[in-house]
Amino acid sequence: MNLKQLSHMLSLSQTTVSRALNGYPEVSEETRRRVMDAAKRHGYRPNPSARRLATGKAGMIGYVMPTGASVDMDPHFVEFLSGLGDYARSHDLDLVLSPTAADEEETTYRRIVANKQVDAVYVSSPRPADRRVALLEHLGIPYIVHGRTEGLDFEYPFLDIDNEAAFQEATRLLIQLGHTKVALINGDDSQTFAIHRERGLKKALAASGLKLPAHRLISVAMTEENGYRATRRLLEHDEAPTAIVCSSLFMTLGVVRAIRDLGLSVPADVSLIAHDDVFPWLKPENFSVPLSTTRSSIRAAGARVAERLAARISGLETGPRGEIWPVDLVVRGSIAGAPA
Amino acid sequence: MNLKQLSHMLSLSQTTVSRALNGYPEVSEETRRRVMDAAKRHGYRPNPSARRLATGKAGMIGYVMPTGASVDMDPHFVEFLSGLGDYARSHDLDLVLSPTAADEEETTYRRIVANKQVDAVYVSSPRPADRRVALLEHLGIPYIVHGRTEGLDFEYPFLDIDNEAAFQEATRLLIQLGHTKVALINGDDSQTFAIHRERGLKKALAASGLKLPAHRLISVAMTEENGYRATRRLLEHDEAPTAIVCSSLFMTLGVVRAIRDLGLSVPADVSLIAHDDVFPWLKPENFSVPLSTTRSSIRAAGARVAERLAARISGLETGPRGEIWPVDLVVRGSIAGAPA
DNA sequence: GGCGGAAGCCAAAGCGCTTTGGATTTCTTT
DNA sequence: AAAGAAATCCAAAGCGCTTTGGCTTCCGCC
Repeated sequence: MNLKQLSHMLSLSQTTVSRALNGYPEVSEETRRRVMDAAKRHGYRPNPSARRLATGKAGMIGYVMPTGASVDMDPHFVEFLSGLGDYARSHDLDLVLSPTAADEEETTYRRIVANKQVDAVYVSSPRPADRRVALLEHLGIPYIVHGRTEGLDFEYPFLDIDNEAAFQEATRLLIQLGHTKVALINGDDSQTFAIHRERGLKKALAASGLKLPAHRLISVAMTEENGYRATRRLLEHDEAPTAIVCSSLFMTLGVVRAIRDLGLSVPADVSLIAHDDVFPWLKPENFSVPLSTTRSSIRAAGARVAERLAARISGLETGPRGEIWPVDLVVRGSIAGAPA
Repeated sequence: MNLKQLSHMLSLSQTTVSRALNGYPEVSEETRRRVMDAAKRHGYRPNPSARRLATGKAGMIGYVMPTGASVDMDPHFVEFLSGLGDYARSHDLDLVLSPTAADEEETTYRRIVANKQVDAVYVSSPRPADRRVALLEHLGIPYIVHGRTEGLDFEYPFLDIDNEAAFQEATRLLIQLGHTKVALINGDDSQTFAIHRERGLKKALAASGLKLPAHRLISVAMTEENGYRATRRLLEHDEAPTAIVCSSLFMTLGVVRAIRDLGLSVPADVSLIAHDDVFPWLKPENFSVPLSTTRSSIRAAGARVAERLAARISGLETGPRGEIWPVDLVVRGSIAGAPA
């Protein structure tokens, strides 16, 4: 069933039918009713390719997905996607993933914009002075950054959580508990979120006249294995920390394993706070010692990004609007006063 | 830069340029060379919407993604996607995710097919007599099922791993080690893979005259928490198993925690074999006791599905071709002879 | 030398939609 | 009752590509 058939069936022109369907005012309410009715009854759906060709609107939001042997997509992505999908579904938006070699991201962005394949895109895992953001700004397509970049000479729209405050808060709590040697096991520090977290932690330390020596800061990809290694390294050092803040629940699995392997225990020997993105399949309260966390649902962020993207597509949202979500600090059994 | 401009610039008709670019024979080699050259030099890329409108080919592969509060997408998906993306990238295929309410999947499939939004789709997490498969067969769009369904009255193309053999093998090994009380912590048994695994395990048991009593079989969503609960239930039973086979590494995290909580140990009290889909961020060798596993890379499966989908799109692969991958059985420290 | 057939190229017709620029009808207004 | 305004509706022109159905050339051959 296409427009032509439908309009013929209604003895109306394609113009009128199209207008009726798209809510243009030049058509009487009665006609509109009739048209919409018939459309629904016959399950008419405008052909997206044709519509896109005519309007340039795609009804899709895009994501340029780096792939390749060396690129590990992490489980965060799928949670984010769930949220995005939740919203997108209710607004008839599809999602296009454009797989790209890491060194061809720019080309891909240019392509999908030039071809009008998508109406908007989102950018994840931004780095400082992220070139993708500059490019998108330049290309003029609606976009939102999930996270933040830094050091760009213009404002941009983003959604981020307050990583700095979260880790500052967490660290402050540890300090109040008497910890002076706090370590940070962070994600890859080429990413802004990691930088922010480090900053927050350092601020809290500094506020109490404490420092974060290099050997107490580890920045690595967030895997269980890396968490394990990092922790061993930390705890086998002369100046071992009595508290660890960890950027990911996955890493924390490794952290806990290392602590146990070393014959130590949580929180008696080491206090632990981790960041929790809220996965249904791995919960901090279910760790052998329930984990204190800074918590923020990455899924909710996905939904919100979709919502804002939709708003931008339809022109409801414009300009460089930044949104920073506060992060919960959830206290559970994994923290205690510093050992004497 | 569009076809018109390019052809004008070459003083050729759009027809000829189009043909030259698409490898049709009615154009001299010299002209073709010239055209291709100019196209490359000016970075000409045919507009996909237009091409799609004209040909009906989309250059995309689709996935209907169930979403909603109650739907938990799991980390397997992202690994599979990575693999798919790896291949898709090298063949200029994009990926469309169509988010759908669980009860509207059929509508969505019909829509994307009717609109020719995608050239092919893949189906994941199939259940027995899966209606989606029947629908796709009926609609006549190229597709591949990742996994298997059962009880359909026609053949269909799929890629699956040999879950039955894998779990049979694993169980046989446990039996050889003297275990007679083997338990299975399985995924949701509405899905075929879970059924196959159960079948494999039962076969191995039966071959030795053993049975799988109901209290030793647990089928639940594959989360850490469920793994924990299941294990407690199993081990607190009078007839507690001495060996557990577990369908997922995530669950196994919970399994190990439960065993420890109960003051038992692996493998002295309980032997453990889990299925490993090969995640970069969680490796079986890094469990406190290295885990024996049945192993098959879900990422590789993703790549292969993409490859076959591409082959189907271009007509190189046809008919109901099934592909079943053998599964490695990797022995590590988590299994030992049954306790006396 | 003329004819048949390749080889090489082109004009134009879609694909299904939106949108511009009227045309027609109906309703007000004076 | 005539004229202007408003309300409806329509024909046709794109959007950028592929593809059908020719139309020229250019050879080779009898």
